[in-house]
Amino acid sequence: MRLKRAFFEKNTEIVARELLGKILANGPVAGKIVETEAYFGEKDPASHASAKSKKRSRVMYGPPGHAYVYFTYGNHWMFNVVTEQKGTAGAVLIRSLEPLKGIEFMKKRRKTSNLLELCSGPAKLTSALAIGKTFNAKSLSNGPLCILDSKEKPSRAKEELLRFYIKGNKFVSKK
DNA sequence: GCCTCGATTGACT
DNA sequence: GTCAATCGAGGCA
Repeated sequence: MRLKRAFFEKNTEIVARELLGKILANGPVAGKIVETEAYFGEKDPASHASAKSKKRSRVMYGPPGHAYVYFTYGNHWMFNVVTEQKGTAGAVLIRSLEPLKGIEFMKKRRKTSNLLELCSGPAKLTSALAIGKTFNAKSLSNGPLCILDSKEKPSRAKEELLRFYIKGNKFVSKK
């Protein structure tokens, strides 16, 4: 079941925690979210929204439940989910996934057969799921890209600053 | 226009 | 452990 807008229209930190265990899917390719990181607006120096940027962080101020895809370091994409209500900046960075569906597709795109290397990093998972600039500012409520609910409860989530991950999951990115 | 740097990765020593 | 790859946004002129 696809997550509704109300799920994202909450405090960024809460959404980041609750996203753990959910399924990120792009068409036939999907993975379980095992690591997230919260980014706020003006208060967070690490967030793009704290800088006086317009174009780049525009999506973060928009309605929740939309994708915020950011390009950096010349060849890397980051996938975020916009949170908070419209007008308030907030986003959750998806840092790593556990491959579930379309694994062969991922291997082909990532050019590796190592399961642990497919989605264990923010830029790796976008490559594995074929997420690019075309998904920026796109809604997760319709279209191929979406986040699915799961029965799993994020009770084992561990918090480290604004980063959340499922304790003991091997697909969590290191560092 | 020109310059700098980034929510990273992977190849190499 | 170190470092290059590589491009668009943002700052400055």
